[in-house]
Amino acid sequence: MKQSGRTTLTPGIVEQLSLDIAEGHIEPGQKLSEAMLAKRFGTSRGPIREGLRRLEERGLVSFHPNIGARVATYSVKDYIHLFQAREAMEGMTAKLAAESMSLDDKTILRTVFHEHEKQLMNQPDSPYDQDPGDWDFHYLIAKRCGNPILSSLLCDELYQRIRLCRKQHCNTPGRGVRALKEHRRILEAIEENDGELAELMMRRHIAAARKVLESFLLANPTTIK
Amino acid sequence: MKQSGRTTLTPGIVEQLSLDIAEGHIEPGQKLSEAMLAKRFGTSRGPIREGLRRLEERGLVSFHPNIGARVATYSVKDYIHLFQAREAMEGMTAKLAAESMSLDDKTILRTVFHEHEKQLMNQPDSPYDQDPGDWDFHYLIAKRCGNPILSSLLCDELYQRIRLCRKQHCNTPGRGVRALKEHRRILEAIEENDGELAELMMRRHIAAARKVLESFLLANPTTIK
DNA sequence: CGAGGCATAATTGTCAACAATCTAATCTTA
DNA sequence: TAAGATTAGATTGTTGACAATTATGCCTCG
Repeated sequence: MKQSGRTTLTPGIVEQLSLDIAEGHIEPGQKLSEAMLAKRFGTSRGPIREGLRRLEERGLVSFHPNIGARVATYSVKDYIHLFQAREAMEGMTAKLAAESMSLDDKTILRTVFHEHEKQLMNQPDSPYDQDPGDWDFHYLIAKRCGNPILSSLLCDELYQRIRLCRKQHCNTPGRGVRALKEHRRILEAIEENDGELAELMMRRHIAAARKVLESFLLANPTTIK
Repeated sequence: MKQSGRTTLTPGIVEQLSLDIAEGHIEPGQKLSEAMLAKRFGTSRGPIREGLRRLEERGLVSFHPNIGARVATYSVKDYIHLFQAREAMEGMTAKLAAESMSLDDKTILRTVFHEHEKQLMNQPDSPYDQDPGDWDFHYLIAKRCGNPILSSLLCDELYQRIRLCRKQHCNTPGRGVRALKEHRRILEAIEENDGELAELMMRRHIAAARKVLESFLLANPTTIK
């Protein structure tokens, strides 16, 4: 595939592969053969390698010299550590959102919340890794908090890694209705421009999820798919 | 340069370039010619490009199609945003450090603090970007907080970007003795295993630095070097 | 003298080939 | 038969070459 206009091949490869990995179309730990990927994307190995290097930096791929790239795998400890980082960063995004998010975005956030509510009414005990409503809520706050540095760190890096963990350590329990109630409090705090409360609620929300995770994962040491 | 043993070229290039950029041997915004870098490292352009892609993902380099790579530049707003992210993440590292850092590391932390103290006695008004004592304190806490995810995000990504900002928007004022006093409180909280207090103190410390930065940068709109 | 256009040079994006390393299948031998 | 060595195949790491694009210098023209 030759060069076309002002675009370049690598960004597209990164985006597509990142999606495939986060959505689970490629399993954690799976080998990523450069020749295979080159064939799939219709390019040579050069742009593929550049893309893999970027994904390596995002923590989605790991390189081993002379052996090649694999989809990253995370230990149970790493999973917990990701949640600790999330707690700190998302607490801040909730605070910023409350303090400076546009009214339009806050309206959208409420819509997302109601979608989550409806979805939960229909199937109240959906497992954690099939709960897009919960996910959309957090994603929107992170994306529109007004701090692009935090948005990028969370949306491009942390979230994808956590999705990887969920695929790997499957059957992680969701928190269903309790999570929704906590979302309501966060939403209200954001709507009332109460940054301090929004941060506190978000941190409690994520800390609670982390604790459920901890007890579950320690009870079931290796639920590796 | 051919392949030698189990190592590969890219990691060394990344490490060296990252250092050069963070330490200011290469100016923000400067062009990074692939041919020049290849000559300098004694390799072909392949490994250079792979390294640049990784640095791009770290926010130290920006690519422009058909034009090439430059050392990243950050706006004043980005500088503030980096401090907001830092506040959230370093607050958490201080908390974790207080709760689970080894005694040996806490001893080292006290030594680093005293070094900072001595350094400040000798030259009390060193500018912000020539204040390694302050820096070492934060770096050690981040590195040894026990959460490798946070350590890596802070040490490999955020800190380097902030150093870039300091080079670009120079003459940022330091906070001298006041910063040291706040460090003492953080240190004491960590030594007493008081995670909650350590986090609070660290957040105030960084928020205070951010506010000084805000008023200074808004007063001197473009102090671009 | 300055603005705009053209040709040339330099640089980037991509590719295909080569050398080094790893993988596996087969063969040998105890 | 099982363990180890050996060899052929496949994959990675690196390189140099070529096409596309951009930057530079020169020239023309107003």
